[in-house]
Amino acid sequence: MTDPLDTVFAALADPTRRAILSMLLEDDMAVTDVAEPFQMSLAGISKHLAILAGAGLITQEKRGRVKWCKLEPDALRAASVWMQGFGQFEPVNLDAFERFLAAELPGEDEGLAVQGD
Amino acid sequence: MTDPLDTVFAALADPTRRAILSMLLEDDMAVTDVAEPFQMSLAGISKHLAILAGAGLITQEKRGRVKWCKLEPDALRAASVWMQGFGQFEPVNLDAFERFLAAELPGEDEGLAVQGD
DNA sequence: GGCATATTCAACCATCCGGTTGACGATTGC
DNA sequence: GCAATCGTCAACCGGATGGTTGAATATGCC
Repeated sequence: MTDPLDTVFAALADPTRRAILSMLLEDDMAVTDVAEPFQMSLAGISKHLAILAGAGLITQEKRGRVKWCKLEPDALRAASVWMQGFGQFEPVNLDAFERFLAAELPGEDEGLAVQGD
Repeated sequence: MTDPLDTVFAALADPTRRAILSMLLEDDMAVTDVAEPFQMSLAGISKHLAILAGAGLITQEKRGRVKWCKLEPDALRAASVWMQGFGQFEPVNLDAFERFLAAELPGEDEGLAVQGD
């Protein structure tokens, strides 16, 4: 796994990690807060965050005993360019993206296990 | 692995599979021809193609004893929309894409093992 | 100092993944 | 009919992944 695209796409292939990225869209978060909505151990989330950081999709900065996670959307640029080359997609459709978020975001108001089923 | 994004991103995470997609950009190909530039067994390539087909990134149609593989760029649309939402990337830059292809495409003129290493 | 909080480390487990080889099922062509 | 070609299936292997638990390491607070 040398190519950056490998690690980026692999990181994006997991629904938990995509959900985390969606959460970080709204604001930077501490590890514990990231983990809160998931029914998964903190260590598990910590691993996911390490993978996201390894792919450059987030950065983590420790302030005091709290480690803050910050989205790094630039890391997606290369992957996005690669993908768009195949589809000649029309210009970004943010409405479609909103719909995606609605479908993908952990239902912050109920139990949640990343995906319904 | 239920979400289509899971399978699409997972399929894209492998350099062999991305190389195959790049090859199919140019034209539809038979399985044997897809396999030719790789130093990998036909069965191995066949598995990769099955994964790409499972993600909807290609379709396969059998004509006679030859199975033709066809790129299905539409399958990337959802993933592309998802990604672009994070970056608000500037409009598609096809030049950047060409550079990517140049870097990623199997060097059809030498041995090749997906990545030079 | 001593306890609580925040996060990771280490070991472990089950499962998936990428790859191989060898046998097999279709299809074509002589 | 028979042999060659195209492609997949099945079994197997080693290594990565996603998850767990329990101990360990920092840091903050009183």
